[in-house]
Amino acid sequence: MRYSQTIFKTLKQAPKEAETVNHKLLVQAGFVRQLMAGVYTYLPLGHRVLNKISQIVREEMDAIGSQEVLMPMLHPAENWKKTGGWDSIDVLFKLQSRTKKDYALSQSHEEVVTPLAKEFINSAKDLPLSIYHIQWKFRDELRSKSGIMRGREFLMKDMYSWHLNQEDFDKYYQKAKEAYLKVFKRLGLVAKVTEASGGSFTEKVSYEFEVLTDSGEANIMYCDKCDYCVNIDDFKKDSCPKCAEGLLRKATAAEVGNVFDLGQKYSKAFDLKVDGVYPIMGCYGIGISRTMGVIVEKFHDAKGIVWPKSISPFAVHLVGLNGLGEEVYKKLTASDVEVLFDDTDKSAGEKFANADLIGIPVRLVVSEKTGDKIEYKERNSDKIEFLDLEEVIRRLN
RNA sequence: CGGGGUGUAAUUCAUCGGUAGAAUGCUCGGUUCGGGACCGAGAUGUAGAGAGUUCAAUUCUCUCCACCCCGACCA
Repeated sequence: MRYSQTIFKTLKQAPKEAETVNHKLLVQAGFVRQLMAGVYTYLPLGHRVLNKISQIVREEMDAIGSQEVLMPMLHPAENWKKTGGWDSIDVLFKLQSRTKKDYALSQSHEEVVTPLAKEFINSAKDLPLSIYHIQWKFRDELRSKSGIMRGREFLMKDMYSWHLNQEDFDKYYQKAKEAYLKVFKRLGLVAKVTEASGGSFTEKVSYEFEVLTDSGEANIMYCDKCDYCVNIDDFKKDSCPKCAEGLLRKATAAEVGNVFDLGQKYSKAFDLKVDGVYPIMGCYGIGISRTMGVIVEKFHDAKGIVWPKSISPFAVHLVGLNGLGEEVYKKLTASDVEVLFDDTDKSAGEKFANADLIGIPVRLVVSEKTGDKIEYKERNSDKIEFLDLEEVIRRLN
């Protein structure tokens, strides 16, 4: 992608209303623009990051046998009335058509996926079944905050599964938890599996995937000896119940994912039955857009963002000086390397500052000084090397 | 929804009871080109909205709106 032909621009100063790091940097570096409180446009760079995160999530969900679909954002009110959500969920956005029919925006998709699954689950042979999609969610939060970390509209992967009995459910639940840990690991994050209440969703314990960060909203306690972690808004405990010798430490964290045992609540609401038995259902969410915000919170320095390689919008940021770089850009592109090419006539200093701000993991420079070599520098290092094009391509593949 | 803060150009800000300013950005021309370089020229505004006071309001008063922060909320 050519810098000069793309609709993003970096700002010398972040907008003054931005206080949270992810808000500041994502706007300043040209990844997002705010439309209103809690609602953002993702510009080409930001959109690419969302797609990268989505793709990793997609691969891991596919790997545990879930099938990807795409369900609507606009829902008929009756589905929500059937489960009681229409009256009990205060964050549900409701709207009315010209003909005075009531609709809801997708706060979540249990109300849509359960009737869908009912059509495909006709016998015990059809179980277990797992379906997921990546779709926008709408929640009428009283107060949006922290940039893209708590929006009223946000991108989420939500998966749903149905099982003949509790044992089978528990097996898949465990598998899903492991898949989640793989996802977060690939995103460069350390997510703690955290015990929490299931809200009004379920009376059972649910698990949240929490990433330690001051900009998060969750208050957790984690054990310094084992992997035990609990949401202290939900529970009151003072010693580690898992390993006994560990001390519980307080921390703030951001919830990037969660898994729930929904029991038979939705199966019953929509009369989804197999041989007279209501299947056990689970739901599993990952906040794609929030995770993007959390990654910026975790990976930045005084100069800008430092994207993990796995979700960087581009593999390399090619800086052309003295009008050079065109040939290298074409060759890299032909070798399937994702390149952001700064082909503008801005000063060298401004180009470098932009490269640091945008945070692509590898910066390449082609100038009079580099001759027939290419300068190679990683965003999180000061080491500068001069390499042949072949060596550059080899490193990037 | 309670409390606090802020609304003037794309961004950051100044100004002031007498009808709009700077820096950055943008456009054009030129010099540059290794850390936001320089010279010259130019375009850019319903001063958040409405009402009131006044000869005159961006400025004072009131109401509303928007955004940010704290809290509540976040099945």
